[in-house]
Amino acid sequence: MSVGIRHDDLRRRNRAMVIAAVRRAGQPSRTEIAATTGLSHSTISAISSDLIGEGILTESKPSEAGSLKRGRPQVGLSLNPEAAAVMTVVLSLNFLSVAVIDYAGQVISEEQRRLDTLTMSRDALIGECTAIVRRRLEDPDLDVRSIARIALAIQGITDTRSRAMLWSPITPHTDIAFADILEDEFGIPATMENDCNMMAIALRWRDPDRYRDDFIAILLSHGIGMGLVLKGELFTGTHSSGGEFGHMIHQPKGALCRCGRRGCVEAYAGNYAIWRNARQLGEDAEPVADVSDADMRALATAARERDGPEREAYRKAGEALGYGLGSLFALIDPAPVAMVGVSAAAFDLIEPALREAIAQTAGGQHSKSISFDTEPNELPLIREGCAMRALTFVDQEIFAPGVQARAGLVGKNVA
Amino acid sequence: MSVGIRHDDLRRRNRAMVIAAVRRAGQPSRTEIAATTGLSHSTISAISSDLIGEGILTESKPSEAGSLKRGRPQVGLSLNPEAAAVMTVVLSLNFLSVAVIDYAGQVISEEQRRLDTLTMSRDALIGECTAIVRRRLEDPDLDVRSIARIALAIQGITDTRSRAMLWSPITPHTDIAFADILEDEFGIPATMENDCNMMAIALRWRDPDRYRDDFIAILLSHGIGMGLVLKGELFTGTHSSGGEFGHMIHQPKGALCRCGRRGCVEAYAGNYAIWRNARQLGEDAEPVADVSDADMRALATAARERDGPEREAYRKAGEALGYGLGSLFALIDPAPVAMVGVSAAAFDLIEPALREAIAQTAGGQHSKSISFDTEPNELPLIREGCAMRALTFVDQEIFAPGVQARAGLVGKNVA
DNA sequence: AGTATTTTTTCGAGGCTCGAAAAAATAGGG
DNA sequence: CCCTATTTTTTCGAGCCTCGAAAAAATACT
Repeated sequence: MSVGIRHDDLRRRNRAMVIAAVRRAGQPSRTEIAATTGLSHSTISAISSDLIGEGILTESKPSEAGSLKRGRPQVGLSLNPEAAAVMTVVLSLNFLSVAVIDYAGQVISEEQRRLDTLTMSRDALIGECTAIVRRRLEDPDLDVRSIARIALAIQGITDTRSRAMLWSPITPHTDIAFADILEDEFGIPATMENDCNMMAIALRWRDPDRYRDDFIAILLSHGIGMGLVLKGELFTGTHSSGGEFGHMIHQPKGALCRCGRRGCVEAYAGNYAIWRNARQLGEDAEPVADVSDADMRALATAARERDGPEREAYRKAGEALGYGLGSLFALIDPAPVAMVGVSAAAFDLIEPALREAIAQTAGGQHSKSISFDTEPNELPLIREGCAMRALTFVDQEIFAPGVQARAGLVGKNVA
Repeated sequence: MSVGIRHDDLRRRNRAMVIAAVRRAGQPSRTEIAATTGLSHSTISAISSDLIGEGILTESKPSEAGSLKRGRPQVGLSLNPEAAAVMTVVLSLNFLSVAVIDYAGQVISEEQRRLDTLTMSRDALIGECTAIVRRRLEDPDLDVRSIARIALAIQGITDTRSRAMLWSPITPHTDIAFADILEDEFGIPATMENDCNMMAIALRWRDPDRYRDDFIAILLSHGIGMGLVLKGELFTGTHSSGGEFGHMIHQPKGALCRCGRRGCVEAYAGNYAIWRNARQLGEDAEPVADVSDADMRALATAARERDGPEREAYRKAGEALGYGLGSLFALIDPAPVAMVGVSAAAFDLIEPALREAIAQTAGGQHSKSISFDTEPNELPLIREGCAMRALTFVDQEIFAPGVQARAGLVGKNVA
């Protein structure tokens, strides 16, 4: 249950804190770090001296701009790009992409590949993933030994321990323990992450002012996904990656959802649902497997041009999202929302109905003040999030290694 | 943002840990504490010696039962009842109750009082609360100086910082900063808690095996409330006490809710909703102010006797609760549920429809394994929860006082 | 009464952070 | 060009804290 703090944990945690401060701030001086962490100058000096000695941090030239001050100039500390490297693997519908990223966060090498994820066999899918990773590892420019961690993201449900994909819309196969597979194959620690959670992490790094302690990232794509950060931590379910916003019930016994159930938010707001409604196929029509981005854009254009079934389809999507958000907000209170994915580009068509619906709910009490941001392209976000996820793992578990993980401290997500 | 750990925090945290271990275990020996906290025997010995010296813990006679072991017998440590005392104030519909509790958790003194909360003026309501507290404080048997904290619970929405009631069904008045009012009046630190959160805390103390890290307490009363513990911590909204399960939307544009909106879960499952449906008044009928427990029991009896509108009313309640839980479970994964309140006594009437509905949802994937427990009487639970809340505050903030609360450490709820 | 066993305390060692003072590095002024 | 004021960084001793090992305490068994 609860566990005491041992003396040796102290240094470990404070080391992690210093590394985190440098990762966040970019090039902070020792003095700045002392200020943000609340530790004394002596401590910061000692820790950063260690970290520099170990090749984790480097001293960079004093920041040029502010050299009009008197006194000894500050020396910036920055992450040593060569301290380590991580790999990200993003598996989405018909698309596989991998990148190698240095310790400072720069992409060193990448590869992308189309494949037919829906029809591939289980082994073929796993094979493609290991093969693409192997090709990157065998890249002659790359020092393989420096790859400290692999983070793999997939659309769908993963388990809380970040080991396996439990279910995904991009493949009929279930329960693939990707993290274990990659670990066994390459001997590199790996984790399996949910795509929307990675989006949330990326948003936080991109715009920490807007996306700080509490916010929501919603993926408006073929399906509807969500990444949720609450009180500064990534929120996951207790068993699975959780946050299945798309499968909250909007309308009991309502429209047929891709998941086989009825009335889910997704069954009104997913691309296939918008498509189905725009084509007036009826709510019982079997969801189509995929709608191309081009088709969705055409739908949006049509909806903007005339008041017809297309516009009504987006209105319904907005209504479902609005009631869903309203129920969510009843539980967690309103927070900034980022709408990500193709249909985020059509948010102008969705927003009016969404706001009207949310105003009908308990969570929408201050519906005017709830702010939405849109980002049509989810892939770069997912990749960035994966990279930061893997890098912070290295920060914490390799460069600030502690006593062997002890009960009560394990499984805390840091967004 | 993130903050370093200072050397002096160490002792403070480990002290708190030892106190917590004693409060949980009852009469643990030093050896047991060392085992559960992971700290060394020397450390536990030193800390407990301090705590005994300060009068916080006492040594109790070795536990009798297990005296068949060889070796030096264990000396049990227990909380010194006289170390401090706390007061709980529970304000519910037409009822005010207060109790004084010693440091070991025993009730020393209590008082209860009926009043007409719905019609009272704001000042009268506040006045009743301060008066009843004052009467307890002036109790000649009581050493006033030892009251270290007051925890006040109310049905309704409170703010995250536990200072004020924002809205409550028991009174038309809003935004009453009860915690500040009591603090100013008596100079004793006070907090304002949500009733369902206190229920959750109490359940955890009562049955830590069933209610450990993740569980849900649902109040089935005139309104529907929820207390939620996730990953071992009380879950609250980001601004308010949150967890307004009763106001998740079950049916867009559906039945009229007491909150003025439409289609909330409560508008189908609250006592007034069951009453309204049983009387076949229609979904637009204005919610009645109160239904007596006796009337609700009569309703349940009628529903058990014949298949009529009463039974249908309970079925509708079950359906709304089921879909609501399904949506909730989509977000957080299934967890054990405790149904508390008058209508929990009619859970046999509610359960079939509830299970059927939940099986239609994403969160109900393993609906058979979701287990429900019932507890018809909410008041004792709320009182117990309040007491434990106040006592753990004393444990942590008075008997293990730290550096002045620093950013990042504040606002963590410990259930 | 003596031995084995278990719990608790004692004691010295090693680490960590802190505050104060010293050292280092620069800008400004005469 | 040198000296002083200023700011950052390092150094050093002090004070705590936890730990492991050994000692002390308290009981059951033989």
